[in-house]
Formats: sequence, structure tokens, C-alpha cells
Amino acid sequence: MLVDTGRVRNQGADQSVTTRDAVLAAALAVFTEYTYGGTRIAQVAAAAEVAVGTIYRHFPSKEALGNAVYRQWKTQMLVDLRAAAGRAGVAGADSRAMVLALWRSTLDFAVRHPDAFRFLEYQQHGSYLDADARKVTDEIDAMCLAAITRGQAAGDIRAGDPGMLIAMLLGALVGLTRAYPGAPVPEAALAVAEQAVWAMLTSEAIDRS
Amino acid sequence: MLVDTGRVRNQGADQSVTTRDAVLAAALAVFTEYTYGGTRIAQVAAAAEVAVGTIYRHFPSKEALGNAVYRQWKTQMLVDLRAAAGRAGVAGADSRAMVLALWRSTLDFAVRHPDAFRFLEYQQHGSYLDADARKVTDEIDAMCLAAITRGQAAGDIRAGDPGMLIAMLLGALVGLTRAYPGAPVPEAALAVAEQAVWAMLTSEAIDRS
Amino acid sequence: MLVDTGRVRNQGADQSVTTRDAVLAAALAVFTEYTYGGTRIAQVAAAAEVAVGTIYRHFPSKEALGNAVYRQWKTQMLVDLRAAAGRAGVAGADSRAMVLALWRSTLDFAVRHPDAFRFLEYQQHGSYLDADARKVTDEIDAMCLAAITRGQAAGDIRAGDPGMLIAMLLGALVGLTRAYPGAPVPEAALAVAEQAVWAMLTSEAIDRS
Amino acid sequence: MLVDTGRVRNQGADQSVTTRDAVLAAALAVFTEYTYGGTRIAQVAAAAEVAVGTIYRHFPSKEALGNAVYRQWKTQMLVDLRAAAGRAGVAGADSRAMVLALWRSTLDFAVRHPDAFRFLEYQQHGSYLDADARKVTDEIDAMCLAAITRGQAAGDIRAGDPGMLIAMLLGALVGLTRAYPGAPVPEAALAVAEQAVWAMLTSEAIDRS
DNA sequence: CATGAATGAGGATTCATTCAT
DNA sequence: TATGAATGAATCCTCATTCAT
Repeated sequence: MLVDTGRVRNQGADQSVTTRDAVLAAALAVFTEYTYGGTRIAQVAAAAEVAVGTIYRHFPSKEALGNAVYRQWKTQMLVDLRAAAGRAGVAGADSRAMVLALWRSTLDFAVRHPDAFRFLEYQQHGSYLDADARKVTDEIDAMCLAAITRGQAAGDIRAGDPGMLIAMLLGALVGLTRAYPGAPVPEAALAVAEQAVWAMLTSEAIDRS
Repeated sequence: MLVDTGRVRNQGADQSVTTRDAVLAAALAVFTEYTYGGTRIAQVAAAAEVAVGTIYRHFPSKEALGNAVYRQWKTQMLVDLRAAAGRAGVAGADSRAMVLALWRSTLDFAVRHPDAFRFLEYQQHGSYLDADARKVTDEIDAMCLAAITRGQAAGDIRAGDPGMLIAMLLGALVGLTRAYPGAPVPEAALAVAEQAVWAMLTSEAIDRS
Repeated sequence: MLVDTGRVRNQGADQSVTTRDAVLAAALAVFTEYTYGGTRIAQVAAAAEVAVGTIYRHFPSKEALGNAVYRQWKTQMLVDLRAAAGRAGVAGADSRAMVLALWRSTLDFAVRHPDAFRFLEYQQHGSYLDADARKVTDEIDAMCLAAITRGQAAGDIRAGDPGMLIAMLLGALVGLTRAYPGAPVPEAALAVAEQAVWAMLTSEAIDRS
Repeated sequence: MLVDTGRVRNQGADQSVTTRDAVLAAALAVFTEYTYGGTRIAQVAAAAEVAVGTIYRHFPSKEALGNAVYRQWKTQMLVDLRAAAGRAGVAGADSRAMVLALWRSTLDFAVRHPDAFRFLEYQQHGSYLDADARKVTDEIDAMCLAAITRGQAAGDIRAGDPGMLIAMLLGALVGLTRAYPGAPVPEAALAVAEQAVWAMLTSEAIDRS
């Protein structure tokens, strides 16, 4: 019987990587649209053009798949943030530049991977995230916290609970992406957003000046 | 034939309103904690201390219950916003004061009804909201949009897509409440947040000055 | 509070009889349309313009209500058959006239109480009929059986299992009423049916002649 | 990409057809005994020796299953009737032989598939039958109607509403099977029934002779 | 490794029955 | 006696997971 399976995937050494990645990508897309809890494994399988059973060959459970997607992208975010922080640090930047670098990295992530950003920041993951996934999140949080705290110490950033400031920043970013559903955020909006958010972080200093 | 049934009907009605309200309140609490999709009707029933069947006497389906909760609180928000706008308008306020009034009304709502605010702004309702529920949302959006637009025309508010500015504002507010999970937002944080958000809205003007 | 309860039913000594009868009549109508198993007590209550609880004041259960309806009409049928048999017997009729009298009584019943006839002959009552109800049925069956058997003995009726002949007769009658759903069987059809069914009972004799 | 999946698909399909047929057969048996409305899906599953979920892989709902069973057997009846009509037509039969052929085909069906015949002719399907199922029924009705009408025109069949005659015929047949519940109709009874029913159709002609 | 039919526990919904008023 | 809101067991249906091929 002749069937068109749609894609070459059974050949070569990296086949399982390819399949696994296809599943991860499909899962992200479907989770973003329907919520983790709202998507059926069959939907992911259909989106990945794979049989249901195949998903279970790569991930032991739906929860594990959810964690894998979360970890994949949160780790990507962490990598990006570290790279940005590294560049800023190498340049001997002041705390202000460091915060700005982290902000821009996050913004960049949100623009380049809108689905991933929405999935990560926009949903309630509490019910299924495991320790590994949380560890990545905690590391990112710690990094941002440190940058903000240092900025506050240096007088570049307004006073206030750093955790709250970060949460508001991220929240504003989430709002930004929510304002353009299913579309990339326009360039103009990005510029406005950056100014606006930066003002948020420095308003007190500005007021003082 | 006309008969005076005395209190019988009213009694039934009273009872019914009370039960209905208990279910709505329980549903809000449980939906907020577990997500609409993540809660079982049995959980709502247990939280409301009624039998499962009782919920179906008052709401035809889980979806209808979700809509009712959404509408109840979004309508409350609308009422609050209208009251705030009315007070500001009576005071002959400028556009700046009007926007500030709306912001404070929303903030106040988030502080006084943290569960409701989280339920409304924090979840993906797309899958089950009906036309009625959306109508309330649209009205609120229109109100805020108008205020921002007028503020921009008056030069009180920075330029930029008004929808985006509102989304960022709300997002920041969501982030704020998320930063203090299961607890009221501290007073100090509220003050900081207001300054920060206001700076967001006016940064350009400030920059220009 | 003034409400129109639609009917006077709370006055006089025979009130409960009236209510009970209203429920029985409503039940017959709804059972006939939706099947015993397919009707909800609430439907019967609505059709009887009575509250659900009221039905349970008169009948201990849905099953009891079903039995009561069945018994009511099967008993009516029995009464009619006895009257017809009585008249025929008094007239000193031959077995042929007796069978014809029973047939006409049944036909008359089917024409005058089409819902009742359909309910009685057309549904599977096996699951809920109690001994009392079956007793009435058995008595009718015995009566018909005796008439047919006597007719066969007298050579007026063709040979064959009398139970089968009765079942076919009744079946044909059911078919007749089914052919005119929601409407009375036309006079012309009745005449045809009588000839046809009578031919069924006597065909052999005719063939022999 | 075109791949030869070998027997995989066919295997799946075979398996599926077998399972589907097992479910259909089980459903017929249980529906016949307990009525469509009176049977739980779990009963069908148990009778088919499959899990509940398996039924839903093959039929989207209980209603769809009911329709499928109905259509399966009504279609079989149609096929049988057509074959009988074909044979009678080829033999150049007169209208009398044609009607007799149809009658015998139906009788044969009732004898060979007593459950199916009871399910089809004995229950109220109105509540769940869909257009497809009704189409088959209508086709059978039209076929019988045509035969009777032609027979009447040729003077072989008595006058009267053909729909009514058919309904009475079928009704008598239903009564016949009802007279021997859970058992095959005895040969002797079949012969009697045929004479009786034929007398029903021709009584007038006979009377006239 | 891939497949997808089968499984069955779990969740939404219905409805006969009860009982406080 | 009548009412109808409340009850919860029973029922339909879903979907994560398994496993024979």
C-alpha cells in the first residue's frame, strides 16, 4: 500500500532528533493556542505529522512533554540572557546598560519566538512543572534580580521591590505581545515599548532629576 | 385563576439567588486556582457546598458557568470604571486626570478582588467566552481606548498605538499581582507601581521636556 | 404575589382525584410521544401543569406511574371487551359474532383512544410492568383466546395457534393506527381493515368453501 | 514521499472492520432486548467484549450507533427485497406474484434475523434516526407501495389505502414474531400466517367472486 | 522506531427522587 | 396538599496511555 507520509524522517542517524524536535515544535504551537491543559496529545501528534504512539517513544507522558517544551524555551531564554549579559559585562558596562541589555534580550526573544514567549509567560504552569524546569526559571529570575538590585544600588533604577519591578516589566511585555495576537509586534511599537518600560524603571530617578 | 401564593415564590427566588451566588463565588475561587479548563465541576460544587446537580439547576453547562463568572466580574469592573470616569468627568478633569482615574479604578479592583482580577486578566478565555461576555470586555476596551486617545490628543499621554499602551498597562498590573501570589499587594508596591506605570504613559512627554 | 395557576384544583373534596387524573392523562400523552423510558418526570409534570413533587404525592415512583397508566387503560379495554362480550352473549350469538364483537370493541378502543392504544400495544413494557398490570393483560388475553378457540371449534375461525392469530390481529391494528400518525383513522380505512382482518381469521374456511 | 507500508494499513483496517462489526452485532442484540433508550453504552461494550472507548472510536455517539444498526439492517432488508423483486420480475410474474415475493422476502427476513426485525419494526426510532436512515426506510416503503398499487390496478389486490395495507401487513408480521418471543416462529405458524395475510390483501376480490 | 486501535479511569451532564417551606 | 430547589447515583463521552503489529 502506498502512502505519502509527508516527510522524510526514517532515514539517517539524526532521525530521532528530527522527530523529537518536530514534536516539540508542534507541542509549542498547539499549547500556545489551546493551553497545555486544553490540548490533547492527538492534536500534538497531528500537528507534528506523527502517530500518537510516536510521541510516547520520545516523551514518557504529556506532563513530561510540557516540561520539555517549557525547559527548551526557558533554557533558550537563559542562554540568550547570558549572552547578552556577557556582552554587556565585557564592554564594562554600567548597571544601567546591563539592565537594558537584559531587557533587550527578552524583548528580542519575545519578537523572535512569540509563541514560545506566550507559552512561557502567559500560562499557569504551576500544575505540571517539575524541579528541572523550575531551576531554569529560578536562574533567570536570579539573574534579573541581581541586575535590578545592582542598578538600584547604583542609583540607575528606581527604588522598589525588585521582584515586583521585574514582574511588571515582564507583564508589560506579555501585554505587548497580547496586543498583536497572531502577528509580529510592529517595529514602531517596539520602540515605544522600550521607552515606556525604561521610563517605568527609572521614573523616580527622572522625577528626582 | 389568580391566587396569592404569598412568600412561596419569593422564597424560592431568594434561595435561588443565594445558591447561585454561592456557586459563582466558589467557581471564581476554584477557576482562579486551577484554571477554567483545569477545574472539575465537582470541585466547584464542593467549594460551594452544594451538590453537583445544583450547579446545573443554575447554569446549563460548565461553559455557561465560566461565562457567568467572567461576565459578573468584568461587568463589576465596567461599573467601577464608569463610576470613576463619572467622578472625574464631573470634576471637569483634564484627560490626564481621566486616565489616572481609570488606572486607579483598575488598580483598586485588582487590590480588592485579586481573585477576580487574576481570573479575568490572566487566563486564556478564548475557548469558551460567548458574545455577551465579549461585549462587556469590548465596552471596557473602548472606554480605555477613548481615554488614552483623548490624552494623546491633549498631549498628556505619549504617542503610540493606544491598544498597545493599554495592553502593557494591564500587563504590568497583572505582573504586579503575580509578584505577590496569594497575598494582597503591599501599599508601598502600589505607590511604586502607580508612579512606574504613569511614567510609562508619559515618558515621551517627559523626555521631550 | 398573584399567580395564575391555570386551573382550579385546590378546592372541593375530589381535588386529589382531579390532580391524579390530570397526571395520568398527561403521562399517557407524553409516554405515547416519547416512550416510557424516554420521558422525564418533569415533562409529565409540565404537561399536567403540576409541580414535580405533586406527582410523587400521587404515585410513589415513575415506575408506579407507568404501571398506573398501563393498568388504567388496559382495564378500560377489559371493561369494554366484557361489555361487548356481554352484549353478544345475551344476544345468544354464535362464536363468529362473539369474535367479531371483540374485534369491533378493540377497534373502537383504538379509534377512540389512539394514544392509549399505541401506548398499550406498541411499546416494550417488559421492564417495568408489575404483577397487577400483567394480571389485567392476562385476563384480556384469556378472553380473546377463549373466543378464538371456541370459534375454531365451531369451524367459524381458521385453524392455527390462537395466540398467534390474536397477536397478528392486534399487530395489524397497531399497524393501522401507525399508518395515520397523529390523526384519527379514517372511516373508510376502518371498513377496509375490518374486512381484511376478518378475512385473515377466516381465510381457510373461505378457501375450503 | 511515497512509502510502501505493507500490511500495516490493511491490518488496521481489517481489525477495525471486525471490531466495528462486533459492536454492531452486540448493539443489535442489546437494543432489541432493552430498547435503544434503555441500553447503556457499557452494556453494548460488554456484549461486544470491547472497552467503552472502543465503541467511540467507531461511532461518534450512541445516536450514531443506533443509526448505524438501523441502517445496516434496513439496508439488508432493502437488498433482500430488491433481490426478491428482481427474481419475480425476471420470471415475468404478475403483480400478484410480485406482492407475494415481497411478502415472502420480509417474512424470510423476520425468520432469519428475528432480532433485527424486532429492532427495526417494533420500536420508536423517531427520536434518533437521521436522514440517511430514513432514506433507506423511504425507499423500502416506496417499493412496497408501488407493488401494492400495481396489484390493485391489476385487480389482484383489494382496494384501500396502500400505505394502510402495508402497515397492517407489517403489523401482523410484527405480531407474529411477538407471539413467539425469544424463539423462532414455527413452520406451521408461518404457513398459517401467509394464508391469513394473503387473505387480508385479497379478501375483497374473494368476496366478489 | 513508528503506528494507531484499544483501553478504562475520569469528567461533564442528566434526572428520578426527596424535603423544607 | 402543593411546590420546586436540592441531591447524587447513573450515564454518556473524552483522552492519556499502552501494546500488538
